[in-house]
Amino acid sequence: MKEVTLKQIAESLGISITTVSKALKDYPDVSPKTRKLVRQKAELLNYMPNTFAVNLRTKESKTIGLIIPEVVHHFFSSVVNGIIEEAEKKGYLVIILQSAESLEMERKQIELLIQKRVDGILMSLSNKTPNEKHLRLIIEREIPLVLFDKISKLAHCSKVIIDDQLASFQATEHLIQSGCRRIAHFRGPLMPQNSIDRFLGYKKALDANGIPYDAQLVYTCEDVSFEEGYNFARKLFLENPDVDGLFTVADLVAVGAISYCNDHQIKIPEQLSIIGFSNWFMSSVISPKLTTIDQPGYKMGRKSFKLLFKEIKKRKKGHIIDHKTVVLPTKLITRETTRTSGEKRLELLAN
Amino acid sequence: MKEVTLKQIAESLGISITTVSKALKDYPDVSPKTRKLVRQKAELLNYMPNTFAVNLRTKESKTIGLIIPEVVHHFFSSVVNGIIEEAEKKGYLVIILQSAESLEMERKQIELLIQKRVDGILMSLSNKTPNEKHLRLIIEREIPLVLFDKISKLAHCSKVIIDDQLASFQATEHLIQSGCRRIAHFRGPLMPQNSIDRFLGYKKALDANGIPYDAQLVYTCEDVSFEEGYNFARKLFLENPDVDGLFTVADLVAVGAISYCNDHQIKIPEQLSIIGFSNWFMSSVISPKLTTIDQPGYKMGRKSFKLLFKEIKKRKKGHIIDHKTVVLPTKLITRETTRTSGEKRLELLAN
DNA sequence: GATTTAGACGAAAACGTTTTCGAAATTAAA
DNA sequence: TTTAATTTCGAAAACGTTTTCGTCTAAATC
Repeated sequence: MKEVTLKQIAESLGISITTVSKALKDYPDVSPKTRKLVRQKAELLNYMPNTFAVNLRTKESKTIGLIIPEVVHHFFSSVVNGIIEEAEKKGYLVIILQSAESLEMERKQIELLIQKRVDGILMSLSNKTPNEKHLRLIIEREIPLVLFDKISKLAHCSKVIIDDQLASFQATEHLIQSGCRRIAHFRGPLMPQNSIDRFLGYKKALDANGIPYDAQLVYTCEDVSFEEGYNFARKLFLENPDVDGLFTVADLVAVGAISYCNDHQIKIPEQLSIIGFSNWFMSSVISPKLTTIDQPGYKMGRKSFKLLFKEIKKRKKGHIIDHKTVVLPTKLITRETTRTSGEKRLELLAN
Repeated sequence: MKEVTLKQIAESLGISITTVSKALKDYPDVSPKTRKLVRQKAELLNYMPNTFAVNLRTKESKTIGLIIPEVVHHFFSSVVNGIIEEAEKKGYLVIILQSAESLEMERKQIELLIQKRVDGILMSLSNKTPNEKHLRLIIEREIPLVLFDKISKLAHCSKVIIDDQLASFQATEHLIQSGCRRIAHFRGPLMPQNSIDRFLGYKKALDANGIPYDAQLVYTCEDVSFEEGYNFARKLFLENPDVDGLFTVADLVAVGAISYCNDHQIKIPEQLSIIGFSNWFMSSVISPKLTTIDQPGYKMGRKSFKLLFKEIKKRKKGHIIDHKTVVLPTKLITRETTRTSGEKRLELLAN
């Protein structure tokens, strides 16, 4: 019932541990005969190399760490899915840790991973992470690091992101092209770069289409929730009865707004067109189905790991690693909460 | 720039490695003076024990493995959340692997975790896992194992589950108590025990309340999707226009049915009362908000780890481990897709 | 026949820790 | 002062692997 080791194989074959190890790893200086013999015996005994010993000797764990704010979130779990799948292909396992949107936690998790000696780290920063100082712990140890989605632009490492500003520009422009003129925006908190960029994209789209920006039409969400969407929708109609379009920082907020409209006989998209952001699963099963921007979580996960893997390999070879920033394309998913430009054009012609 | 080891501390202090190790681990046979000295030096040099060496020496990794069918799923990601949180408290890290509902994958992941030498394994079986034979790999190695939610009753290990039958009984009875008499059931596939049990609970509730079981009112979902819910709802009204209640195997299916009703001016809950199962996040943001059974994913994750942790400790001490089965309570969440019994009673009185 | 060369193997060090056991140093008891 | 008990320390083995470097045999070359 004892563990099978190289020693056991060696003894049962009357050869040295060295030769057994070499035979199993296709070293050239072992004869085909003994190689086969060793292979057979290893198979027979169901030999499994002791990972702990291998780790110690090779100084690598074939494990990477992943820190995200929260797993229970459609976008993040999609990313996790992509990472796990890609990692497994390359023989890597992934340890997941949550920062719970706390800087203190984030730092703690980083330390945990470092002392576990993972081969690389993948991170999406918490909303409350004001700077990239704590990333130094990783970088100065030369541990490969890739940031995704919620990044810090100043951090000296590779990144995988979407172009929030461009995507929001397109979202807003979609609203404009379908005929909206008084377009509101439920923006995210002032802190993370994403919500700033989405706001900026919204503003630029208005500008590019000759629609004056009106600060009255912008509402700032604190925690990006269903309730906020619902309540801001109420406030919106109270304060701006002439509103005809709405772009929200996230699908969940849009869903809240839809719910308010459903409850108050406000017709979507005729009276109010709505577009969300992220393409949560929920967006496709709500009624009316939400038009939104698809944020490719799964792809982002896969790409992030691939990038990290390259850095791990380079580092192992002692090469210097040049940091890349990959921008993944987003996609406009038009569903039922916005009119197609065709519809609107007909409507305009009719008037 | 080299790694700080016990040796370094020992040499800089002019004492032996042994003493340094002992001082750091509070062995009684080291004097307070040297202990303090060692502590200070370790702090100063920012000493971090080499996990690889510790693993090899102690034969434990302080890591557990988790195999689930799929992370991108509200219930499972909740479980993951609970597991990670509880594990971290005890100093354990968790490696997540997905079986993608494939038996072959499941077996492969088990082998991966075994050879990674995790201290314990947490699993929710795939729907396509017909028996528990492959769990033998884990059990015969005496690796602590806890199954949760999707379990195999025959497996010789601890389990954390809910009482699917009881919960479904209560769900169906809620429909009955609110006045429904022709109650349909969109059941899950024939394979996993959960969907069988939920069907059984439905049947028993009818029986207990003197309502005849009608096989015509039961529809079997193949992949438990929104579309199936939508399409079966259509079929249901075509084939059984007198239906007044619906219990679905999962929230997603219920949401599909709701969507159909919304599209076809079928009033919920007046004309059709609906109750789902699981309490997905989505259920509370759809309109009308879905009445459902809360399946405590987060708690299940926490409890599962706690159980596993106990087994790991016992095993370490060489004690024999007695397997437990913990049944977690579910809760009826009444929202807008069912009437309260009060409402119905008034309605009945009015007639 | 002497010397090289190639082929096949193994000894041993190293990775960094934990822990046993014995030795030395100190104190207490006789 | 001697002996016994106690405290404090360290040598060394062990965990199982990888890899360097040397040795030895046999074949090839001169």
